[in-house]
Amino acid sequence: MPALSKRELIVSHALHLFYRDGFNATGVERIIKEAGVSKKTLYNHFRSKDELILATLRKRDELFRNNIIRETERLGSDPQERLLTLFDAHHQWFQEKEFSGCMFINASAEFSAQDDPCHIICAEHKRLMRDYIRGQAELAGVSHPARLASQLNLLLEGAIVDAHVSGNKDSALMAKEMAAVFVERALAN
Amino acid sequence: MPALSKRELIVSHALHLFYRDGFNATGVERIIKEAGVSKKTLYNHFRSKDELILATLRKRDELFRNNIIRETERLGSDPQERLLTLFDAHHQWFQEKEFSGCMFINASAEFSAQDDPCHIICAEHKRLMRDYIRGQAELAGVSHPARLASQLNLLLEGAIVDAHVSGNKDSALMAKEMAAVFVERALAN
DNA sequence: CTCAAAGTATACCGATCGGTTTCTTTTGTC
DNA sequence: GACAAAAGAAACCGATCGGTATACTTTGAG
Repeated sequence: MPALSKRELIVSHALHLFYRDGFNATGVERIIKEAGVSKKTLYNHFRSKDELILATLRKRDELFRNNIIRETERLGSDPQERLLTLFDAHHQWFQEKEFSGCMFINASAEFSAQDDPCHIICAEHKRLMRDYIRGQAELAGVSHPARLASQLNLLLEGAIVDAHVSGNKDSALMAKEMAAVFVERALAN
Repeated sequence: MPALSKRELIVSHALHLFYRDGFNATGVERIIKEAGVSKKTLYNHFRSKDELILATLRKRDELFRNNIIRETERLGSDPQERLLTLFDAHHQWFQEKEFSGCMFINASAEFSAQDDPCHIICAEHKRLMRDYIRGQAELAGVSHPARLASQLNLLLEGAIVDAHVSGNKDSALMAKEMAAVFVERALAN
């Protein structure tokens, strides 16, 4: 059994290329070339490019949430702190050289229809992120955890867009300051 | 002189198709078919598809800002009010049936490189939006208008993404409530 | 009316698209 | 060592891509 199965190999290269160049702009030929596998192998593991895209988005969701949550919890030791260190974790992400925005926002741009399978996965990812925040908010004992989660989530989305489109790499720090206001208010009530 | 020149005709149809289906997914053949012009006419007016995309983004910037500012100022009679009716104008936009997110966020997803001409136009559009907010903030006499403008802009970006990716059509209303907090604080100091 | 500019229609270009097929080689298992 | 599954290499498919060329028609200004 290889350290990385062919399937995982393909997905990992697809991840990189789709993220950097977009989905429609990246051909399967390019992916197999980078991954060093034959076209037949790709189509042995995936019925179509669409299916590969779906698998890639699912993998990205898994990797991204694991990473961002790990960093958030490394930087903050209790749930209340983590509501804010989540923004520090995003700040770190924005500083990465390969940063190209949120892959799910990007995918939603190319697969705009709400009922597109890709778009559905994107919405699901955003829901899971918000669920994590709400969980921490509940543990922190704030008054309306779901409401606070929606607010902080909106701030994160805004910071991501500002960092990517406008190149404002400090957007997460401003968003964090703004978030602190709402965390404070949610704890006060 | 026709009511709509061929050039404007092409751009208006390109606007619709690029917005709905994306840039790489929309071929020139499709555009000329919808616009009812020949391929030669398109290439008489634009050197390449890339140039058409740039012209389309510039037109979108002009139309969008005109519309959103007009609505904002129709709903709010003084600068302080307009800092919040800007969110109502966005709310109206989100309710439109053809709403597919922000065309500039979408374009930045497909043209991810910071120095891509398309990406530069997107950043410029965002700067102009923020400039408008800052202008209103200055007129309203807040303490740090540029800072408030960045904050409100971030809230708007977040609301747009939430509305498009997650289909939360009320995101602008929540963003407006959040914005009110910062407007109040900027007026108090 | 004239004449050039601008438009249409259509065929065409090489390249690439997503996807299939054929045949050979490698690989892991009993 | 035998054998089936998996992978590789490469040709091939029809369709579409962005863009050009040709030949004919419309149109608007002097």
